[in-house]
Amino acid sequence: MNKELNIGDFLEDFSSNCNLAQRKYFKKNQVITTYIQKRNQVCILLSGEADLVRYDRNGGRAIIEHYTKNDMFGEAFYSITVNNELSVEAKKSCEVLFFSYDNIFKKCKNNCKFHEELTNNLLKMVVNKVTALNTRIEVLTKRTTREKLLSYFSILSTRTLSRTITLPFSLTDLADFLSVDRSAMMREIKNLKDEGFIKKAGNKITLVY
Amino acid sequence: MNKELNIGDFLEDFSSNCNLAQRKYFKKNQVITTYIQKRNQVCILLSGEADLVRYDRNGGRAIIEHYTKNDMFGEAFYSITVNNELSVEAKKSCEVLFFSYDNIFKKCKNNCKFHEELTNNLLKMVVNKVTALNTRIEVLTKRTTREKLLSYFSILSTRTLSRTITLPFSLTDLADFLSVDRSAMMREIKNLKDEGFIKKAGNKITLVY
DNA sequence: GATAGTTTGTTGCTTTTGCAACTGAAATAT
DNA sequence: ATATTTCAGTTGCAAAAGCAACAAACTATC
Repeated sequence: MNKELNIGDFLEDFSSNCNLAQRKYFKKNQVITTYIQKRNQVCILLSGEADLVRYDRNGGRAIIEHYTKNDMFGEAFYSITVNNELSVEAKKSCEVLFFSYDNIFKKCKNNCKFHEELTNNLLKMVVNKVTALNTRIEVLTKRTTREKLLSYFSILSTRTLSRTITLPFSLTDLADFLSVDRSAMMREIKNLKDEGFIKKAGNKITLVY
Repeated sequence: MNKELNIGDFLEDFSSNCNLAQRKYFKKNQVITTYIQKRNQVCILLSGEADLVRYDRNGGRAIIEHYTKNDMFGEAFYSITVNNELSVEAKKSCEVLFFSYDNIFKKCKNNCKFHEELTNNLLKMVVNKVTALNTRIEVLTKRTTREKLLSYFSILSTRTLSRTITLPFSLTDLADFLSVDRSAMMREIKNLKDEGFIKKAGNKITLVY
């Protein structure tokens, strides 16, 4: 969200010669990482799509974040609580760069361009992450399912400069992302349609007014 | 949350000779700042307590964040949406440092120690902010008022290493922070008491088990 | 120490949400 | 090509949450 165009461009140039980072590949549904305190891992998604997912003991699932190209994640940004397990799951084939937060400011052997650029861009990337999280909180603090839906749709709409948006999720996942019951959400989407607030065709939603 | 002890220590030494920052004082209930896109303001709370508050058009209020000493805030971390107004309100007497995100990497005339330290610590501070926001999301993604309460209490409890916690909020504000109806929350607190999960004395809560 | 304003605690009623279960459609795997 | 799994769409019913309103307790403030 609010990703500046030039941020992450340097990742394109990453030429595998950084000895403090490693690149790995994942297929759909594979677990990219599980959050374990103290490893201080930082990951960057070079390509593909992935979700940060929480499972609580009663089997409930919540999608905490949804990642696309150049997004950053990892336990370095989390203070883990005991009550649940967090993991990042590939939703499509993914290419992921791993390194430790502790290594970020070290010089790597080859003095590689990538590592240098990373250090330079890290603050911008983290600030972007903060705005993304704030947007997420914006949606979650809405009290009703209706408000959550509308606020989420309108954020996507302003971001893409279009009244018609394509959901980046299945509806099942959207419910977990908004932290509401799926059937209740479906009901509310139906109401919004019937009352003429939105139009829906597959995973495309059009905001009407 | 997860604030490392040494972070922000450098703020103590701030000797007003940084020509790119300014310090201001606020009394309880005064508005410290209102978020307006493009000013790119960054603020650090030197002392006191403040809340980031959102009012939506229907009069609803949500407390988005609660700030204490050395916390950082400002519109630089927000991509503002049209639908609501965000402002930071002093809950006690506050001392606040203002500067623009654009100035952070400039050298100031006096080459002041503070400014240099700020640049050095900024990443750490922003990463801390990310973990704080993640903790907040952790709570907000809980579906029921009961779960939100328990998860919030347990986070405070692990943070202070004590089963008895002191709420940093009035109960009215806590409801706005958890994004639930106050009376429903009171009812749920009562249930938790009656069922023996918690004990409550004023704004002190003890987790039982 | 009287008074105005805020916070806490409570309750009846209504609306919303969650849960469980099931169907048909679509996608994926074999 | 067919079987299997996932996803979308619905519904009835029960539980939870929101709303409104009020009294009591607590805090400034004059």
